[in-house]
Amino acid sequence: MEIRQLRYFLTVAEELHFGRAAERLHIVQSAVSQQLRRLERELGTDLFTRTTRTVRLTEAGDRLLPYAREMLALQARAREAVDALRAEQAARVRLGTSSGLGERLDTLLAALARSAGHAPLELVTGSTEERLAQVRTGELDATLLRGERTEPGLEFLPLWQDALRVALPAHHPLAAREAVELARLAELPLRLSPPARNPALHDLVLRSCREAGFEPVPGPEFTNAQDTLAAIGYGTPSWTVFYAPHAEQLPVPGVVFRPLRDPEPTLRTYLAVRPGPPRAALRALIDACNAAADEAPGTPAAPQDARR
Amino acid sequence: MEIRQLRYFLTVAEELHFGRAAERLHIVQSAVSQQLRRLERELGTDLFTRTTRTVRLTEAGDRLLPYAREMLALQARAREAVDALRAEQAARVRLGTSSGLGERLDTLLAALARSAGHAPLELVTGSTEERLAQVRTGELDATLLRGERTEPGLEFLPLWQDALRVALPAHHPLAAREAVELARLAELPLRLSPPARNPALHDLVLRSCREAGFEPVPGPEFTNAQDTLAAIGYGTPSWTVFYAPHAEQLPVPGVVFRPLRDPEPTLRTYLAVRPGPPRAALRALIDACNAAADEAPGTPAAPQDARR
DNA sequence: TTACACTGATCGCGAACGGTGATCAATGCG
DNA sequence: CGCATTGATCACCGTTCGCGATCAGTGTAA
Repeated sequence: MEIRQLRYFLTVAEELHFGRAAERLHIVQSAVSQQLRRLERELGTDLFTRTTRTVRLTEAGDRLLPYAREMLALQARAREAVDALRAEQAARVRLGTSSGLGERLDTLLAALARSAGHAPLELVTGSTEERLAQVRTGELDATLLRGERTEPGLEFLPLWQDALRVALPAHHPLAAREAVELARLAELPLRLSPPARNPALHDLVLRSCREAGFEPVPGPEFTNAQDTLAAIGYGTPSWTVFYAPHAEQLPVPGVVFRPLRDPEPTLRTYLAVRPGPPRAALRALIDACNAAADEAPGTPAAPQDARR
Repeated sequence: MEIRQLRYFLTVAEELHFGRAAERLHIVQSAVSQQLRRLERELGTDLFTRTTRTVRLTEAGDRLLPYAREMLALQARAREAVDALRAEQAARVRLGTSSGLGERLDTLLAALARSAGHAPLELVTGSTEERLAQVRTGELDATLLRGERTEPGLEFLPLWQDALRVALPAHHPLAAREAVELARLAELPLRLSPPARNPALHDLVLRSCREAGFEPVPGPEFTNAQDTLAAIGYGTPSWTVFYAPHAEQLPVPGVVFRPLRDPEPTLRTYLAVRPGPPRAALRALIDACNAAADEAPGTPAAPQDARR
């Protein structure tokens, strides 16, 4: 018993005429005959009594009729449900976010809210790898991403770049300075997250230190912002770095954030998307990203890929 | 979207494992993959996110799931409904009846009620032709039938034979007699139904009259028992015939029924069935017919076909 | 009663589909 | 870094599906 057969059955039951039913179904009459014969054989009962002049439902056909109707209605509703979901999803943007975006994210959301196609936005967190994989599979429309990256099959739109801030104990002598020259941190242990977690940041910090003429003293691992800040504020003196916009928003119990100098490490933020023309909702998101990059304080990024 | 695909979908959704689902469905894994791919292509959405290690429902799959469940449940119920009907029909006997059976029918019903497999009996009326056609198509299990008949593809079991009674106006001189010699009716108009309605009866009456040495005077057509009896009782004197058991049960306002003599016309009653071994319910009916033929008053018919 | 139009069943054919078994590719575990 | 597991893919074969042509039964009209 397949849905096709039930549809044919229902049509014949309504028309009581094989030829007209076939016409309504856009197939030839013999196909209707065959499918119904097959269905009847499977059920072990005739569904119609047919002469060449009259077609009539049998008792069995009469019993089957309401079920056939309901199944076809159900099938239609199932289709509608799936289609409705697709429509919802088409009008929705799913954006992967990296942590520590600070005010950047607010600016971006505000820009998107202002834009014409202000489709509902869904923010999704996850590791960089997960987010990129989800962009690739289409589960995400795009993801924000810190640092350069070469990923075949994905496109990276540069948005803005953020400086890093050093986080120091408030009571440390260097905390008194407006900005901190990197070389002055040579003796202080550095708390960094493992390279795998954020290679771009890891590389940037090490490179900058070397440029400033020293190899940093590895301190305890950077686990998460709250614990690490607490450890810096009240434990053994040490330092770490935060993205400037993130630092602006962090509570500062015993910790101060200072700009870095000589060199001033900065990391670019990208929007990773699938190649090809973006759909309307994503188009609006990209525009909002560019608008946020333009209007936000701090260093703007390289010329934008307009993707028009 | 076919039911097969929904069944596969449901199984995979339950197992979250293509291999196990295939096993449960008694097909190979690749077939499951293919059908689901086809379904997903038709719906325009993935239903599962699969890696080689994990299978997970997508949002679309989640939406489809309850519909798939319901459709399969509905399909099962449809099957049950049809099967239940077949079971009902298997335990039911549909018997075509000819009119005017009188007490014969009561005897038959009583015999059937006494029999072991007292399946519900359904009596169906209709013209002789209709009833025979229905026996042929299986719509009827059997039909009672008056008079000889040659119908290829049907079997006729002789049951009993009934004499005819002449119906006369109560005030007619012949009504005074115990029995009426046919020849005495030569001058009286005869009301008969048209030959097509009941050829056997028509032939029998004409043949008997000729045997008695006269050609009957055709009167108005026999339409139905009530009207014809009224016409005989209160209109122009005329006569007609009834089957003896029928006559026994008819009200007699102004009409009397008398046996006929020289000759005494009798008509045999048959049970028409499809050839081949009868199913249990029909078997019981045939037995009851034979029992009724044996015990009933009047002339029994020829030796029975036991059909065992 | 005969001729005819209508209608469902049947048949042969080509294309599509469904299931199988073999193989490939990726993924997570040890 | 192997290795077992697992879903996807492919070639193949039997079945199903739809088509067009034709047949056969039926009711109507001449």
